[in-house]
Amino acid sequence: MRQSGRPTIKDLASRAGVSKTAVSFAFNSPERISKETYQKIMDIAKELGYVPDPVARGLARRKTQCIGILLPQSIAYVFQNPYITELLRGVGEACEKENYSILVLSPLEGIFTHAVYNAVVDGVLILGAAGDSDVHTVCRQRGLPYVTIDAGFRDDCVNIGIDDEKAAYELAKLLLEAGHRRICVCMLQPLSDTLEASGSSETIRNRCKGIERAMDEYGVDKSQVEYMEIGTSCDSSLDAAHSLLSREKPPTGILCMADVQAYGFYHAVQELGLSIPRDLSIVTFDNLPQSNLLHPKPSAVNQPGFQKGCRAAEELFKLLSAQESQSTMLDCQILNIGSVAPPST
Amino acid sequence: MRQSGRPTIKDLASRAGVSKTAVSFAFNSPERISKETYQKIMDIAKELGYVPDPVARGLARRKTQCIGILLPQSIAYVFQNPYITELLRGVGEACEKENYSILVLSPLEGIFTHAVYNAVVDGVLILGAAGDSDVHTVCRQRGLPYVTIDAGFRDDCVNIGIDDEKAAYELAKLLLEAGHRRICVCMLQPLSDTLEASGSSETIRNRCKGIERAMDEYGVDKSQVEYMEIGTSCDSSLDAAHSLLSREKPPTGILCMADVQAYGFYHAVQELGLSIPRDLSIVTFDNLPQSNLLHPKPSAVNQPGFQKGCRAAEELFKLLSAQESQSTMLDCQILNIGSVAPPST
DNA sequence: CTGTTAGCGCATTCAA
DNA sequence: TTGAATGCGCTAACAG
Repeated sequence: MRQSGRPTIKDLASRAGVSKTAVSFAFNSPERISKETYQKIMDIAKELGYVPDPVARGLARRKTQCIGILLPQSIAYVFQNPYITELLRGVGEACEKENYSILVLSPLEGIFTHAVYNAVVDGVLILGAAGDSDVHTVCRQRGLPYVTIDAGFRDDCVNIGIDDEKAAYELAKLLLEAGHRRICVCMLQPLSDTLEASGSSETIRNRCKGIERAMDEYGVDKSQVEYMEIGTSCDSSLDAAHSLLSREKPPTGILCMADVQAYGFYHAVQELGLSIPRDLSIVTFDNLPQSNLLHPKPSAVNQPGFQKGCRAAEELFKLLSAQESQSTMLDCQILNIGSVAPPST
Repeated sequence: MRQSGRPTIKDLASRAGVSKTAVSFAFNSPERISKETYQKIMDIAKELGYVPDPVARGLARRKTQCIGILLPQSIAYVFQNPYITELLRGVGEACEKENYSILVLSPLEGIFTHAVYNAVVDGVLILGAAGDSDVHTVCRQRGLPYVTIDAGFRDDCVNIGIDDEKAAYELAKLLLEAGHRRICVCMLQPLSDTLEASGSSETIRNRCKGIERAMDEYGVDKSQVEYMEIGTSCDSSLDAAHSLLSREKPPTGILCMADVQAYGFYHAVQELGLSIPRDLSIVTFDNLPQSNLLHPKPSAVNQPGFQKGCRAAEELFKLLSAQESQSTMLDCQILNIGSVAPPST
C-alpha cells in the first residue's frame, strides 16, 4: 500500500515477516523480543527508511515530549527583549535534560490564548499573564498542566518569580535616597494589537506598589513621578529617551522595568553628549549578562532569568509526572553599581 | 466512559444527540451544518469544556501546524548569540502569518539529528549544518520538507544565506588595507560535547576562503593570520580577548565571526583602559540592532538575520504546500563605520 | 444538510 | 517470546 510515500509499521512488519507488535517492541522496549528478531527488524527498518511517526505515537501514548511556552505578544516583538532569551535558555537547559522540546506559542490572530488550543504539547509555561487572564481556564479545559512565570503568586497555580514589590521598592529607594524627585518610571507597554494582554500583569502591579511605598516613605507626592509606557525594544526606548531628555526640565532619575529599556537611555545619553550618572541616574530590572558592556554598569535588580526559566520547566515536569509542585519566589539582589548619583540640577 | 478526564468528540456527539461528523464540522467547517446544530454543539462543548485534541487532529489530517528549528548545539549555548535570536524573530514573524508555531529542536543525547526523529512537525529549518551532515538523510527518511540557513548552497536542497566568501573577503580587506598584519580571526567554536557538529560548517569554510583570498591579494603570508576558536558568548570572547591582548605582541586587528564575539573585545578593551580603534581595530559579522550601543559602532558585514529567518520560513511554507521553492542569497553590505584605523604599533 | 464507515499509525492488553 | 485485536480521538470520503 504505502500510499503517502512513507513506510508504516505495517509495511515493516509484513516485510520482516513479523507482527506490528514486534516492530513496536523493537523501537520501544527491545528487551521484550529476541536479539535476532530485533536485528532483523532494525535492518529492514534502515533499509526501508522506516521511522515511527511521532504524531501517531503521541496519540497512542498520550505524550508528545514537548512543552509549550506561551508568550504574551508576537515572537518578533517579545524576543527584542533579551530577558526573554535568558528565560528561554533556562527552559531549554531543563528540557534537554528530560529530552523535551520547546514549542514557542504566540498569540494567534491576536488572541493570547488561541495558540494553546491547538498546541501539541504535554504542558505549558506561561509568561506574565495577568491573574485574571482566561489562560487559566483554557489550560484547564484542555487538561494541560501549566506553570506561570512572573505572573503573580496565587493559590491555585504554580508560579515562579521574584518579590517584585520589594525589588521595585529598593530600586525606587536608590533614586530617592540620592535626592531625585523628577523621576520617570518606564513601563512595559503591551502591543496595542493584542488587546487581551493589555491588562497590566500582576508583576507590573506589584512593582508599582513597591515604587509607591518608597515614595510614601520619602514623603514624595505621587504626582511627581511620571509613568511612561515605552515597551521593550532598543528602538522604542531610544525614542522615548530622546523625547524625555529634550524636555526643558527632563527627569533626573529613570526607573526601567527592563535592561533593554536602559539600553535606549544609555544610547541616547551618548548621542546627546551627556553622561551617566552625572546628567542622568538610572536604575533597572534584570541585570542581564550583556549589560556588562554598559559603562557604567547600571544599578539594577539582579533577576535570575536563566534560573527562572529552568526552575519553571522543572516544576512543570513535576506536574507532568504527577508529583507535587509549588510556587517559588527566587532570590534577587540589588546591585548599586554606579549609574546613580545625586541630581545635578 | 470519559476515562482520561477529558471529554472526547464522542461524548460531545452523544450528549448533543448528533454524530461525530457534525461535531467535527462544527469545529472545522461550520458552513457545512445548520446554524442551529452549530449553536447547540458549541453550547454543549462549552458546557462540557470540550476542545478537540490537537494530536488526534494532527494524525487525522497529517498536519501539525508546527515547524521545527533545528539548532546545532544546546539551547542554552546557542541563544547566547543574539544573532540566533534575530533569526528566530524572523521565523516567528513568518510563522504567525501562517498560523504556525515553532518547535525548538536541539541535539538530544548529544546527537544533532536525534531530535528530528521524534519532532511533531510538518517541516524543519536547519541552522548551519555542514553540507555532508546526515541531517539531510534523516529529513528525507521522515519525508520532512526542510530548508537550511547558513549551510552553504547546494543543488539538492533549499538554503538561505549570504555570500559568505565575499563578505569575509571584504572584511579582511578592511583590516589589510588599513595596514594590519598581526590579525586574529575569531572562529565559532562548536561545543566539544556535540561531536557530530564539530565538522566546520559550509559557512565557516566559505568565510575562510574569502579571508585567504584577501590575504593573497595583499601578498600577506597565511602564517601571519591566527585562527582562534572562541565560541559565541560574551564570557568566552571576553576571556579570549584578555588573553590575546595581554600578549607581548598582541594582534592589532581582529576579525570576528559574530557580533557577540566583538562584544567581548569591546569589554576587554574598556577594562584594560585601551580604546578602539586607536589600540585595536575590529571588524565583524552580523551588525545586530543592539550593536548600536557600542562605541564606536563596529565595522561589519550587515547580516539580515531577521530577514533570513523570515525568508527561510516562507520558503519552507512553499514546500509544505507543494510549491516551487529555491535557494536565496540575500544581500548584505559592508559598513565601515569607525572601528578600524591603522595599527599604532 | 446529516450520519455511517473507514481509516490515520502506533501502543498495548490479552491470549496463544 | 510473539501475534491478534482493540483503542487513542479525530477527519474525511461516501452515502443517505
